[in-house]
Amino acid sequence: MTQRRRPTIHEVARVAGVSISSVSRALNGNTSNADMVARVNAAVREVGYVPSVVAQSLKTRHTGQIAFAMEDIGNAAYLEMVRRIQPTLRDEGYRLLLHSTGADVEDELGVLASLSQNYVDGLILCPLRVTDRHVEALRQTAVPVVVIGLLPDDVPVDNVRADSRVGARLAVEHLAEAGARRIAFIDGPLDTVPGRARYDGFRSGLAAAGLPEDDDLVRFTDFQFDAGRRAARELLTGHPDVDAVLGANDLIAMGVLHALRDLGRDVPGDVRVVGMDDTPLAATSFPPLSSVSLGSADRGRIAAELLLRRLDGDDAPPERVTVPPSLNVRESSR
Amino acid sequence: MTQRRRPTIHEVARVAGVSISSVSRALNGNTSNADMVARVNAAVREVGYVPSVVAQSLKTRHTGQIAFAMEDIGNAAYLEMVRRIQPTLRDEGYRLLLHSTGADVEDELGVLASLSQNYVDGLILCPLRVTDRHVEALRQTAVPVVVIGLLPDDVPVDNVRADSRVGARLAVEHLAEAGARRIAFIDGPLDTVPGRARYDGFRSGLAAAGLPEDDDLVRFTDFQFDAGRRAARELLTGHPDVDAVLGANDLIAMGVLHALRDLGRDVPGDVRVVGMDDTPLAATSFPPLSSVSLGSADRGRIAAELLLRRLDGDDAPPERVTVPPSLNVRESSR
DNA sequence: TGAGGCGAGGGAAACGTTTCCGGGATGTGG
DNA sequence: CCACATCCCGGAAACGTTTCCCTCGCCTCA
Repeated sequence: MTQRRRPTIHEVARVAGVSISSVSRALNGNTSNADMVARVNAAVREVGYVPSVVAQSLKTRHTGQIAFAMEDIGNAAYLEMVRRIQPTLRDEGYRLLLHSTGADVEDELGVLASLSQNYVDGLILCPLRVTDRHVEALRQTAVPVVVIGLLPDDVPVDNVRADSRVGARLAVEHLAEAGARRIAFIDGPLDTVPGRARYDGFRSGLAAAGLPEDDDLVRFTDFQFDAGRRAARELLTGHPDVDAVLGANDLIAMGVLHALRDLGRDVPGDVRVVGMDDTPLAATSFPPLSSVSLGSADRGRIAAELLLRRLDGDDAPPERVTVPPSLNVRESSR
Repeated sequence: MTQRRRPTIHEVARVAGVSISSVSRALNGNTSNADMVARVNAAVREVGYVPSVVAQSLKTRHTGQIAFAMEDIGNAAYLEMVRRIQPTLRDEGYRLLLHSTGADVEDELGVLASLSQNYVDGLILCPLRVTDRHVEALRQTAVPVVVIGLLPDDVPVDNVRADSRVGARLAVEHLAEAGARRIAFIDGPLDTVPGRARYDGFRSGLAAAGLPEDDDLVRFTDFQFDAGRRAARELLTGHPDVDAVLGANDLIAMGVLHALRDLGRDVPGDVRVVGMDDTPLAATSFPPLSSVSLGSADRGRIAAELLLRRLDGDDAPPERVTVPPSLNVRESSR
């Protein structure tokens, strides 16, 4: 392998016998002389020229990169988003930079501050919590940002929301309709945006169904399988009259299914179970898990599209898009 | 918000009353004068200076970016890798660029050709198939590459392997030991690297256990839940004497579990099931799925570490690291 | 046939850094 | 007290593009 340096536009110009400006024009379609274009292309092939994106970026002031920052790519909801965001961006010639913040608020703010000032043309952000400092940072970003998740109304930033409040409510209403009277809820941390919204939705669902609230039937834990399993086991042991459980995400709901099986209760015969996020887990569990789809894939796609529009120069006022939730009923609640 | 351009190093120099070279030196720790450093830092804060990574990259010839290219980030094995790769790289100051090729060989080659010549300092690649053109491209990359997956021995590139052949064999031996005599195998496409290796391992496992080969008990399909379910249903209907099934990954194995349930067969009583990859799915399924861990997370971490070493200037001959598989026995085969 | 207009292409500046080089100040030893 | 080495810092070049500006040649029209 040759250790030679990559050929530059100067090399191409020399071989083609033209000036570097002409090469640049020919390559960027800013020339009408077909002969010139042909000569340049021939020279490009001859020397194996590949433009330096870095130099281009320096000159043109955009990098062709977009960052997606979230807590943990391991989370199925974020994963669904990435799967849609990446192709959407790629089709428009953008590369995707991935940044997991690991639930570290400082890191998240650091991303906002430094990412946005550098090496990306735009940013899609999924903050788990939104503090005043987030809002402040969002007001000052140097590049367009789209936030996926709940954002105060006065923050001038494009915002794609899932209505997990309505989602939780849908689930509760569905369970009540199916005959459940003692509905338990296993939530994530109450101080997270989704944890809070889902709890509110749960309560409003109870109210809508005319069922009493009972704090004993609610647990706040983590959005994880083991946490859900433990909490469910404890709750169901203490309250054997529970006839339905809503898990704040599919992992928790899977934990609930396992706890029920450990306790010898039949699903959905004795207890109905519904999860949230409608991840691939839901369809493959046993019994297949009813789950509230919050449209993660759609949110990802929409966020990417919004961002692309901004990058295209659209300076309309910030948009708020809410993706409506939908309930996917499977056997676990039928 | 001000529409002013970002301050440059010149701005800082002007405010601090020094030259731009001094600013650069102070910021990069190449000066011993504490007073100078203090003045520069003060000026940096005053004008809100953030260095332009693009300009730095142009000058220093490295970008601080590393790309990870795989077929589909939705695949749990790749996901595990990303989860380890990203923090490992971030801790060393590198950003992660994500590229899903979508099983498109052309695109994969395109990544190799263009990514490697541009905007990344290194590349971690998970090719699903390895063609001659891959090998050719790998020989010519401009930056260090680490390949996760099987690679011909003569390709001079760092390589991290899972021994999925031995992994499949482990599973078969385990099943045979548990008493299985008619072991079926549902594989992915035979013309993929993992599909091939797992098939070979399956056969060598049979041989090791002294069991006859029976092509009727092998199916080649996709690495997906539905494909696994369909193939399993068809196979098990035609061969009710099958007493164990190996799925080439956890998704397939989950499909097998569902097919068995549909057919009213008990797991593990009537039929034992083992999957591969040991994804989070396995632990949450019912019954919990025995699965062969191919060390995805470890492979990701090791690949990242190898790459970092190369970027650090290590020019030892290419390394081949094989991560040994291990079987995680759960209830589905107990 | 000559003047004016137009288009194509070359020269050079600029993007924002890092780093080489050289000059002046400072310190040290004879 | 002078010569020489040392250290700091400023000037300027360079990284590889894009693009502005200007010149030159050609074509058209009077």
